[in-house]
This record gives sequence, C-alpha cells and structure tokens, in this order.
Amino acid sequence: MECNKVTINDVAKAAGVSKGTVDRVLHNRGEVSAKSKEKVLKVIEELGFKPNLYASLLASQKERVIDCVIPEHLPGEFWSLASKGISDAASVVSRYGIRVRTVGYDQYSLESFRAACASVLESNPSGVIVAPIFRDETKRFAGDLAAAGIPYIFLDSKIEEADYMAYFGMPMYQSGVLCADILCGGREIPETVYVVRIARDKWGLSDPTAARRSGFMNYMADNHPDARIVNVFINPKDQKEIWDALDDAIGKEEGRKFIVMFNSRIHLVADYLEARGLADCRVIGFDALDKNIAHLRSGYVQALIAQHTDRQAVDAVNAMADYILLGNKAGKRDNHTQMDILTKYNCDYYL
Amino acid sequence: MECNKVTINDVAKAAGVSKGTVDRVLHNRGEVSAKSKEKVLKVIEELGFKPNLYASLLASQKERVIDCVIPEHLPGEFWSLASKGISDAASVVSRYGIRVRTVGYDQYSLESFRAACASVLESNPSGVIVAPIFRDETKRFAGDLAAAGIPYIFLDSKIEEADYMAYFGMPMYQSGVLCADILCGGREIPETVYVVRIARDKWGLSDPTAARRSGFMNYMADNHPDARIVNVFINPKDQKEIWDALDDAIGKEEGRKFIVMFNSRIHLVADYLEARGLADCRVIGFDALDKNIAHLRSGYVQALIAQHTDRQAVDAVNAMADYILLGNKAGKRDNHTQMDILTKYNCDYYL
DNA sequence: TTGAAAGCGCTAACAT
DNA sequence: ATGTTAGCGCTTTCAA
Repeated sequence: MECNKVTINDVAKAAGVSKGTVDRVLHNRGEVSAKSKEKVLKVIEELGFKPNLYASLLASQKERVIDCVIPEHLPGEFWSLASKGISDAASVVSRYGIRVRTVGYDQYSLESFRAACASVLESNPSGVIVAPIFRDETKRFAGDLAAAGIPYIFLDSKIEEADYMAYFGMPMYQSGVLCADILCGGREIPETVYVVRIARDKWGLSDPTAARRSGFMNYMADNHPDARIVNVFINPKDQKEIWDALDDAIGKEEGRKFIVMFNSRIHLVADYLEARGLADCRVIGFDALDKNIAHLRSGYVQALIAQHTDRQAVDAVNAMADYILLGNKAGKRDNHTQMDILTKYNCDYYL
Repeated sequence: MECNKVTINDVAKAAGVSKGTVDRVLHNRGEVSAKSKEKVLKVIEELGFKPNLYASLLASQKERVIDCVIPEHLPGEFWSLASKGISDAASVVSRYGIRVRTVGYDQYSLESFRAACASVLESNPSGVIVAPIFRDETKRFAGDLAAAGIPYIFLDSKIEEADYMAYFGMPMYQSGVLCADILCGGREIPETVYVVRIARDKWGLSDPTAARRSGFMNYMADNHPDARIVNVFINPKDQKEIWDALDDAIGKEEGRKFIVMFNSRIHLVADYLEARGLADCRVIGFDALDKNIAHLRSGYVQALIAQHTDRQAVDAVNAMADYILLGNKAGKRDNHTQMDILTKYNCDYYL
C-alpha cells in the first residue's frame, strides 16, 4: 500500500505538535489554538497529507446512517428496482461503517409521506435520499432538512427550487422525444396515436410523467403534425375497467395501431392486446419491469425505454456515502442517466 | 461500524487457539495441525466470521499488482474506451493496495503480443486481464499463466478452451442479430445490404467480429431471404481507397441504401456519405466512439450498438481485485454486457 | 489548549 | 505447530 506514505505522525512531527492536535484540526472540532491550527494546515498542505480512510474507519467505530425515502411497492413494480439498488449499495457502504435505512411511504397518500419525513427528521441521519412524488410537501421536507443541516439527494425526480446536493434520474423531457422517435420507427407516419394514461392524472393530483409527455407531444407536433393523439384513461387497479376503456378506444378501430404509455405499466395494455389478439400494433412503453420485458418477448410490445433505476439508486447512495466519508460533493449535481432502448433482441442481456 | 461484530479474536477464543493460528488458516499458509485447522474452520463457519478487509489491509502493507494486456491505441479509438475503464478501476483499487499495470501491444503484430506476454510472465503479477486478438498465441499465454498459478480474465473476447476465471464482453452473435433487426427498422425490407469490412478480414488473418456477422446473416436469411448482401472491403488506413471502393459499390446505385459495419469504424463510411451527400440511407454501426456519435447527430448514422466497453473493463479489474483480496470468484464466469442502442435522441446521455 | 496512551481488527516476525 | 507481540494510521478518552 504505497499509495500514501505521509501519515498523521509525520504531520504532527513536522508541525511540532501531537497527533491529537492534528486530528483536531483535521476534523475541525475546535480546542486548538489559532496558530497551532495554522501551522498544521500548512504542513498538511506542504506534505500533501491525505488521511488513510481505512485506518480512520477502523479507529472510529462509529456508525453513520443514510435514510432513503421511497414509495412502498409490491415485487415486480417499478420501485422495487430502486429498492434493489439501494440494498446493493447498502451492502457495499456497510463496509465503510455506513448503514442505510429505508423509510417507505404510500405514493397515493400525502399523509404517509408526511409521516415518513417526520420519522427521518427525528432520527437525524447523516444524509438522506428521497424519491419525491408530492411536490409541495417535498419542498417543505427539503427546507426542514436544510435547517437541520442534513444533506439530501433526489432520486428519479426532483424539485427544482430545492437546494439538493445531487439528483439522479432520467432526462424526462428527452425520454418523451425518444419515445416518439421510436414509435414512428424513424419512417412510419402514424395516423392515430393512443396515449394510455392513469386516471388519477386527469385530476391533476400528481403526474410524474408530465415532462415526458410534453417531449413526446412536441416531437409529434414537429414531425407528424397531422397525427391524431387520443388520450385513453385507465384505472390500473381494475382490470375489467381497463379492458372496457381500451375496447372503446382502440378495439373497434381497423388497421395498424400506435400505442404509448408514459409510466411503467405498458404491460397492462399488452395483456389486453394479447387477449384480443391485436398483433399489428406498434407499442412503446417505459421501464424494464419483468412483466414489460415478457411482452417484449411475446411481441406485444416493440420497445421499452429503460433507465437502470437500480444503478441510479446505487449511484445516489454512493454519492451520499462519499460526501459523508470524505466531504466530496458529487462531480455533477444533475446526473441524467442514460436512456436504454430495449427490444426483443437485446432485452435478455439487460441485467 | 456495527457491520461485523465477530473478530479474529472471538474466533481464536472459541476455537481455543491463538489469533496467529486463526490467521494461518485464514490464509492457509500452512504450519497448522489438521485438527486445529478443522476446529478453526468450523468456528468461523458457526460464528459467521468475515475478516475486516481494512484492518487487514492496514496491517499487511503489501502491494499486489494486476497486469492488463490490451492493444495500444490512439485517442478516440475503440481501445481507448477500455483503457479509460482500466484507469478508473485502477484508482479505486489502489485504495486497497492494488496497483494496475497496463501492458500494451500492437494488435497487428503477433510479435508484440508475444513480448507483452513475456513481460507479464516475468513480472509475476497477482492477476492478469487480457484482451486477446491472436487466438493461438493467447491460448499459449493462458497455459503459461495457469502453469504459474496466475488467475486471468478475458476482456472483450475470449478463447473458449482456456481456463479463464471470467469473461466480460458483449454477446457477439446476438449483437449481429440485433444489428439486423435495427437495420430493417422492424418493418423495412431492404433489397440490398452493403456490409463494409476491413480488408484484412478477407485474408483471414483475424476477424474478431466473425460471430457478429453470422448473427446478422442468419437474421437476414430467416427474415429477408431475398435481400442481396454485398461485401465491400476497405483498408482503413487509406482514405482515398475507401472512397473509391465505396464509390464503386454504393455510389452508383439508386434509391435508399442499407449499410452496416461490424467493427467500430462506421464513421469512415459516414464521412463518405456526408461528402457525397448520400442522405437517404439506413446506416448501422457499433461502438460509441466520439466520431461515431458525431455521425448519429449529423444524421449519417441512424443507430449504433454500444457496449460500455469502459464498464466492462472496470468490472474485469474489480472482479480480479475481489479475487485477490477476498478469494471471491466472480458470480458468473461469462458476463455478457448489455447491448445499448444509441440514436440521435439518446446518445447525449450516454456517458 | 494540548499531549499521552489505549485501542480498532488484523498481520507477521519472533519466540517457544 | 502454536502463542506472543509489536505495529499499521487514526480516533478518542483522560490527564495535564
């Protein structure tokens, strides 16, 4: 381990003080005279001293914790991808004495999000990762964290006005543009495009995919202004209702159909198409859920746009750990993850 | 650092031996009676003891080295992506007291590869990563490494018969299939497809993309058996010759043209198309070189299939470090990286 | 405000 | 073959 020959002892000696004093200035925890401090700092600079992280970890047997606030979920749902990433990262950073605590909330209940936030604030963690759904409440939470001096990172979506340390997620607007381009296969000119949406969007409660939709719309307006866009609203919890809605909107039309969905539930549509035997469609959705990938294989979905949600979560946790351990702010503040295009022919190799 | 409460001391006590003995069996460096060893092993198992890597590193101030044998390259060329990954990983594993040494060779010179191998063998590293070009010589090298008890990992391509510890690369055959599917956009039926190849392939010297080509061919035979496949051979070093060859083969044809190239040099073709103003083409290539991505933007290449060569290299180095440090063989032996589809609309976010 | 000293979990040289 | 011991570089009492 040649990597760092100069130790805290060298610094102490050169500065004419003891290790204890050097340590104090290193973690500026006071109790040091101005001139000792100055001298130590100068010596550190001169000698290019870098503390040995592992010796430090070994000696200070203290545990720091990162709280992760994300929506609760069933296996196979979108958020379970993020959850997997979090636990992967957790097992890595545990070696650095960092524990990761996940605090779930019901993405349909503001109340439960409030409770999650309160729990975090109370536990006073070293850092927090939050995947926000509720704008205003998240803004408030961000303010509370800032007041408590707790750094936080946004995952998946972000609140622009907040003073977040970093953001990891997909470029939402661009992903809509990409979706439109794939839908049209570069050459096809759809007459009608069905945009299947979650009913709650209609009421404006929250729509995390709004930016994506506008990317899509703008592409269509620019490139295929004559295409008719038809919104179809469904309630994901009620299969019968879904099929009725789709029967109404899509089932009776003739010819090739173009269908997109901006959240992770395209499999609901694919199930329907398969049941009705509607094969001549071009169907594009988002996110590499198992159910979606199965429909890539079945041929009822032509492409998915995915984002390695797991890796985003890993990156977020690592960035926070880096900050807690070394004080490094992540290189970039906004980290837009790559958009992966998945088809029948490459999905088998997508983690 | 609650993570690992059971220490080598606990083990020693429980097994009724000393730390020294435990340490000996841990690194099985002999000098331990069979029954002590057995007892210690049992206790380790029971208590679920995991050594604290950092304490270990702290104590044993020794440096291990991983040798990486990869082709030399100019900036912007394919192998510089791998090279970047290697140096990224190097800076990470250096914290674990592992040094990474890169040994380059000329991919067009068997002699230089031999020299690189000899240099590695002589330096007797703890592990090696090799990106092979020359089959037979690589096989021999693998044998030598095995004889010397040095573990090795293949990067990018592999020799099936060798006893490699792991392989990181793209599924070559499948990537050819994917390429064909993208070329045809799922719906288009090309009349003629131009396959641009490097002249040296023709002489059978070495063709690292042969498997990819056969994936492509099989897809075409299955789905568009009437398409005519035209091979165009070029010499990458001579721009004039390239253009002449392309003029001959492609330039005089009318209508929409379909062009693919199975290595990383599609930019050579795109340069030509741009110069000749041949815009109505569907052009698919491989690898996210800057020059290739530039042509995604210019519109002379419609899609690239990429593989995060950098990440493969990172994974390879990490896997080797893991093995050296902890004796963990990587989970999977063959690690097929995902195939990324890049278009004008998502390439900006591709690292 | 500062120094001294006792570890943290493990390694390795030295005894036995 | 096995135990003992002095560190590795840093943190953290405890005294001074």
